[in-house]
Parts: sequence; C-alpha cells; structure tokens
Amino acid sequence: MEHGFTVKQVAKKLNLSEHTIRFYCDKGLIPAVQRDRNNNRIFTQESINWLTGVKYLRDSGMSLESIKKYVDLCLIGDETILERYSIIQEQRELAKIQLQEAKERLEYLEYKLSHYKDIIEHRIDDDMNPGKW
Amino acid sequence: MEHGFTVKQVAKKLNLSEHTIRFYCDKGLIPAVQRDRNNNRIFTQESINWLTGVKYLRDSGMSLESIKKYVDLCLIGDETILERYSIIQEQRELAKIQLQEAKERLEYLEYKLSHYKDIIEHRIDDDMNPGKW
DNA sequence: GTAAACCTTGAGAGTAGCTCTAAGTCAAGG
DNA sequence: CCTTGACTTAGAGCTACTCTCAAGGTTTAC
Repeated sequence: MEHGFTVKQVAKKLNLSEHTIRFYCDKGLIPAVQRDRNNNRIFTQESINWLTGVKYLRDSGMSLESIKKYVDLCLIGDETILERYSIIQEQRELAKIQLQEAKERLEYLEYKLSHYKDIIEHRIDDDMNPGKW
Repeated sequence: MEHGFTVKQVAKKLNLSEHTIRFYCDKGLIPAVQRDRNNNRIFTQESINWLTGVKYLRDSGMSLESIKKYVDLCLIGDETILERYSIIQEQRELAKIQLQEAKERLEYLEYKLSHYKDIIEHRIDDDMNPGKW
C-alpha cells in the first residue's frame, strides 16, 4: 500500500507477469523500486517508467545483459549520454528491420490464408503447396 | 552434394544457424529432408519451402510444439484443411498485433533518440527523463 | 481474538528454444 | 598420406522466463 503500486497492479498495467517483474527487479534493471515496511516492492510512477522502458528495449530484442549495462549508464549521468545515444540508435535500426519483418510475416500469413480459402471454397486441390509455401 | 542443398547453404540462404536447422529437422518440423549416401541432410526446394514456412510461423510467435502439430496436419492432407485454416487465421491475428507493437517500439526509440539529441545539443538538461522515459 | 482468505516474499526447480562443444566420419586437394 | 573442411550425433550450457513452494504478514468474518 503506502503510495505507489504493488507488483500485481503493475503487472496488470504493463501486461507483464508478476514473476517477470520481480525477476527484472532482482537483476537490477529497475533501480527505483522501493520496499514498504513489510518488504513488499512498491512502484512509483518513476519505477513504472523505468520498467516500461526496459520492456520496450527487451521487446525490441535487447538482451537483459545489455539492458543492464544501459540502465547503469543512465544512473551514472550526463557524461554517458553519447554512449547511450549510440546504443539507442543501434536499437532503432534493429527495430526498423523488425518492423519490416513483421510486415512480411503478416503478408505471408495473409497469402497462406487466401490460398487455403481458395482450396476450401473453390475446390482447388491441396497440393501441400509445392514451391510456394 | 547430389541435387539439393547442404545445411550450410540453406543456413546462409534463410539466415538461420546450422544448429537451428538441424534442431528443427530432428524435431520433425521439416518432413521432406533426405539424406545422401554419407548420411548428410540434403535440402530440395520443397524442404526449403517447408523450412521457410516454419521460420515465418516461429518468428510470428508460434511454439515449436504448435508448429509440429500444424506440420502433421499438413501431412495428413485435405481433410485437415479447415483446422489448418483456423490455425493460420489465429496466427494472422497475432501477427497483426505484433506489427502494431513493432510500430510502437520504433516510435518509442525515435522519441528517446530525439530526446537524447536535445540533451546533447544542449537544448535541455538530462533529468533522467522523469515521468517520460 | 482468532481463524480463514488472501496477499506478498525468496529460493529454487522446470521449460523452451536455441547455441555451442566434443568426438567422430568422410571426401577432396596438395 | 595428411590436412582441411564440411558433415554427423550426443549432450552440455545458456537466456529468459515460468512456475511451485513454504513462510509469513494483512484483512475480513464471525
């Protein structure tokens, strides 16, 4: 209670499992998490923002090890800004590629689906899709 | 040798590791893979197509277990077409969500980058991004 | 007041999906 | 003949969860 949110509330808010959130905290990825007098983790808006950032970075493919390094750079302060900039820049390039790949995957599934639809509706033979797949 | 491609060639072509390809084969995910007289895996265009499909499904978040079930349905033939259709349909819905998430991630990183740029060019202080991240 | 219901905690086991290493086979090139 | 190199299998190791568990605090119900 106190001010701030419990693990459960944050899990719901950010669509992460409670396990994962505790796991990230234990790894030192979320620096701002406090404890209440019963040793329960309490999340302020600041720690929720950290967690949100970690989630974005993780989802864009960065390893927890690299995220940890990045978080530590953030905590050092101003003099690490150029280094942080280049980390995020590189990650953005990856995110661009991932976006492109996501589009391709969707296209593939759409194609596949229309192919199945043809078979189902128009009695085209199911040939196990040789040469197409 | 023979006709067809080696694991190495396919790995390069599809941007998968040789380990992963062998792993998929051993799991029964790629039914059409033959062996040459030295017991080496040889990939025809058909098996490459299978592998390509498996890769798309995997990349769109399907578990290897589910992919295996799907592949087995394909091998049974025509009478499984409706079931396969609904599997792919569901996967397409996931792919749509993933595409949206990929866009959001890219936006987040772009925002972050422009924020860093402002700090570097001395427009504003590095405040560790309270409330923003 | 105390029991039941419901949180939370840390420790640690289990899992998926690779990823890598070791040890060995085979075929061609110098 | 010997090295190089690509292949093989078995299995260990890794990351990032994911889950189970026992212990213990808090809340509500009577």
